[in-house]
Amino acid sequence: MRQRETDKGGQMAREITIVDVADEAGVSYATVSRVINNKAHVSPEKRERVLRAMAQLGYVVNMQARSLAGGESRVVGLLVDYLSSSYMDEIIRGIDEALDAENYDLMLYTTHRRKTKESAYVTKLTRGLADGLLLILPRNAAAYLDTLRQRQFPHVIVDYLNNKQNVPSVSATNFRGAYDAMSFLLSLGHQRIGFITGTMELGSARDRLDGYHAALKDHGIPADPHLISEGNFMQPQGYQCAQELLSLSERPTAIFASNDMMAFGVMEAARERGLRLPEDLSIVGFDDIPQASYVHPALTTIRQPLEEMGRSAAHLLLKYIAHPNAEIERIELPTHLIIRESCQALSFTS
Amino acid sequence: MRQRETDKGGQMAREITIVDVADEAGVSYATVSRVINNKAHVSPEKRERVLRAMAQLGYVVNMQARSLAGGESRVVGLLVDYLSSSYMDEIIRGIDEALDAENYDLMLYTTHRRKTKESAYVTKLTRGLADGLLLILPRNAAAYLDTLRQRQFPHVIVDYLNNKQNVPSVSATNFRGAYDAMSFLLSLGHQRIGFITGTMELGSARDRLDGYHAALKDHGIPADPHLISEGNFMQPQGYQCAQELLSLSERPTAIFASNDMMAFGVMEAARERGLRLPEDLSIVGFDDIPQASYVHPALTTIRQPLEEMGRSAAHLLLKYIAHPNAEIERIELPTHLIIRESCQALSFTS
DNA sequence: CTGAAAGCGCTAACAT
DNA sequence: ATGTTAGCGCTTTCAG
Repeated sequence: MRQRETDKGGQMAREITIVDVADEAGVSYATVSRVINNKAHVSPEKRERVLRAMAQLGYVVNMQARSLAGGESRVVGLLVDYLSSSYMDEIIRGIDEALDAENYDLMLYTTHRRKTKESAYVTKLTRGLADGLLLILPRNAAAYLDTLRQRQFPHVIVDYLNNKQNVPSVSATNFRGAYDAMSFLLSLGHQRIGFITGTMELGSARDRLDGYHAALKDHGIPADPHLISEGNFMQPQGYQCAQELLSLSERPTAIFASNDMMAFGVMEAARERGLRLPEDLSIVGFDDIPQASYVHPALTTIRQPLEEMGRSAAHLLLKYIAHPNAEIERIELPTHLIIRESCQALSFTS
Repeated sequence: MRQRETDKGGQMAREITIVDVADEAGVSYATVSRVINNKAHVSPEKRERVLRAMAQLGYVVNMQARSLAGGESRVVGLLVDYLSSSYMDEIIRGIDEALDAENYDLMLYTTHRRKTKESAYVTKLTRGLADGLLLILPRNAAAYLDTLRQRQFPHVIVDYLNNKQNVPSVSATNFRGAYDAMSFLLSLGHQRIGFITGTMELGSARDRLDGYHAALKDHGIPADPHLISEGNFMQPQGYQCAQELLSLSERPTAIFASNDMMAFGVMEAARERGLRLPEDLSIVGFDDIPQASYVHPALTTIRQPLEEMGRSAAHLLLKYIAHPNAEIERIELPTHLIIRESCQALSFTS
């Protein structure tokens, strides 16, 4: 089927190859390849002719062929569980930006449906046209991390710091962020502070919980297990957990949710109970997604430098692509407390 | 560089190819190819042997090679401007599901940064390993639609119905949905109904505006240009437009936002002005993203069958991949009015 | 039913 | 500096 006919006999337009460009420019096609890849050893004059021919013919490289032939593809894969809200958006924006600057393309793969074959999926991916792989918040990464390492395939994980594994990663200072949030609440006089965790299989969720505990301990406040409710980073769950927390006989005066989405759920629950915000309940989130400043009252939260994390991960990956044996780095970017309107000092009367 | 050495001399594990499988199974590699592609003319016994060898060696096809050699890649590309909120999520979920069922892989490309080179980008894509392309809400698609058509490359647009172009697409009944929303508001006694448009370059945004006008006209209510504010489908803009609308000397008693995110912005603006919802202002959105039911008051909105749209688009695309010359279809899926708590009949006193 | 062999478009030695 | 050539892994004729 040399001619690539479609099933009904329609003809696919023949692809313009470097051979065509070479003919047009009157040079060998190796020279065209050199020009395309910006290699040295091409006379300015011929380079010019090739460039012109390329433009004229509308030549576009065939990445499959390039990749097959052993060249770099200048694309990196991005593996995510599923696309969720602004959180991913911002990280991806950062990645995108950094990659674009270095002339790399991004391919995004969603895996959420293939829990079982993730490993095979990654294998397939790494044999594919990507030069490297970025993983955001992988759930059961353990399975394919081995594959990646074995194949010496450049990869960086974003927002996942499993302390047991030595994997290149970029994340935020989750422990510190949570600690800061708690310190703030504590400084406001709150003592009974409810905490809604994230998905506990994630390192970031665990670190935040640890930060919560540490702050409490440092302030000499005994931890009350009833004050901790297990969430999953999603708004409905935040709502549920808040209901639970707010039903406690000794109601918390503040709730610290492990991310903004759940904090929004807390707001709903509080409002539904007729609680005034922030008078009757102080709320702190985590992430600082754009919406945090839109809601009412504007959410006090711990900002994660999401975009920066993405950018940073991309740079790190590019480094590994260039130097596969570079030392494994685990970058932690600083979080910041963003004070808005959802918290208030504990008044004596309440 | 036959051996594919890394820059520091580390060796990349050699890929397992069909030749390895052939050796292991003791057959020619053409036979392995036949087995992989489920072609006829292979004895059950050899097929069995090949399958076993594949499993044993952990063979995974190299898509680049396959694609280069002219076979199908069983992957479809998905082109989006940027990843925004739950809206994309849901559509993608539907696409994902349909594709998975047919054993296709999805590759997602974000283009938002390359406004200018989109056309070249698409060309590149279509020369790549995708068998077909799905486009969600493309902004300036006109540029590459031609390329797609010229190359006879299977493609389907989701949520974009530019009436001037004959392009395969799937969308919702935007006009009808807007008309229904307005009818509902009108039936509640509202007369002065503010409207916040979407990004006007999109067909769906225009259709919703048309629906707004048509409903007004059918009810004999003269259109007031002051009541229409141009938004962009984003929450902050919804907030802005609402401020504008609510500052009108003759304030609207209801606002219909072209999507849910903007409706949330309206809620903020209203709350900030001390307006009670829905007593002082009725609000209707469009889309019915998950959050619509979380907010307070729960948002009355027009549901778009997002997931279904994605699924439908995927099926249509698969059809074009199988039959490139199949007739161009433009599917419109029905919208539905979802009544929640953000609207109230206009009382005589207000 | 099966194997041999010719490319797909490109990169990277290897010559010149 | 430039051309020649050998594959990359796979699909698909084309012969048996």
